Amino acid sequence: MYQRTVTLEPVAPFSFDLTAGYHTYYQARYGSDSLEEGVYRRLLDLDGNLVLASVSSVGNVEEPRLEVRLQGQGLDDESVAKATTLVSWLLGAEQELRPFYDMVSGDETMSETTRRFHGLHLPHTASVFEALVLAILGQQISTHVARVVRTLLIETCGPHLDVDGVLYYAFPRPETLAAMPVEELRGMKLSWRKAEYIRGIALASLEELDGLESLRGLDDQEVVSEVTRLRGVGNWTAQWLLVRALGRPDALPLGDLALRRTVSALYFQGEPIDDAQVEEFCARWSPWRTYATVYMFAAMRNPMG
DNA sequence: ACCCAGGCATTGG
DNA sequence: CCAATGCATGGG
Repeated sequence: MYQRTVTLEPVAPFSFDLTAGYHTYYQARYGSDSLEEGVYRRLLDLDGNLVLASVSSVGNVEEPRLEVRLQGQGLDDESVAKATTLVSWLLGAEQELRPFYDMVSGDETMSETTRRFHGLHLPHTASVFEALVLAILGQQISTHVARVVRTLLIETCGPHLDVDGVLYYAFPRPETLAAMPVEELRGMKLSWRKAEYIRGIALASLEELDGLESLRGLDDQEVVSEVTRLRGVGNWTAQWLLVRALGRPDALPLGDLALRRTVSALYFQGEPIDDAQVEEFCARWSPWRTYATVYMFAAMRNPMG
């Protein structure tokens, strides 16, 4: 087992605790991600080479600096470079929050939220495949149930590495899920339909050389129309894919029950609203609707108390 | 025992 | 073309 340490300098403002915590839903551990005692850990799957990244903050929100410790078997310069790029992506380190903060400065409700969550960057998934599977898994079920299913999937099917006596898991590989009988996926508390959808996504991502990763070259509209051709992927899932896997700043997950309730609670005095009203209202935040959505969710998950 | 949860595809009018 | 329905399972 080799070890290397590199540093990252995210774009300020950057709150390490808020951003890393978003990955784990502010718990100690969630599937492949953990955040314990100020250290964010994630097992990276670099084309089959498993490397544990342990990230901690050695700066502050306005002068952010991250120390990244990498541990694994094959740590040559090339894999260190890949790992560094991936960790930066996972934490959304390159995002510029200022334009969004400036845009909402006249909106007292949103400004209060951007002050409370100052420096929250939007974390990303490691792959398109991961974002799609997680989104499908979470369709129409409570976040609590999704947590159970997600943990089961990752700890049953994900590649793992033992570091100092602790097992760390990476997200399952497409080939693993593609080769798995649907009954076995069913055993992980997925419905038959979701099990089939996930199998289909796994097969699709193995299809060509880059599979689903080639979506990165398309614009938002093209991504949505391409990806919704997959069974189990509607607009909601496609929009969250734009947010989570592709880092697009102007996605809006219409159809999201929590989004309707959140916009309603913050801007319509709790009066029930439909998707058309959400879309019309959220137009004010274009081209930063992704940020607006995530900050509103942050506010609702973590109400002032 | 109900009913709902950060959707989607299918079916029936 | 729109409305209704089933889906798995843990909480309230």
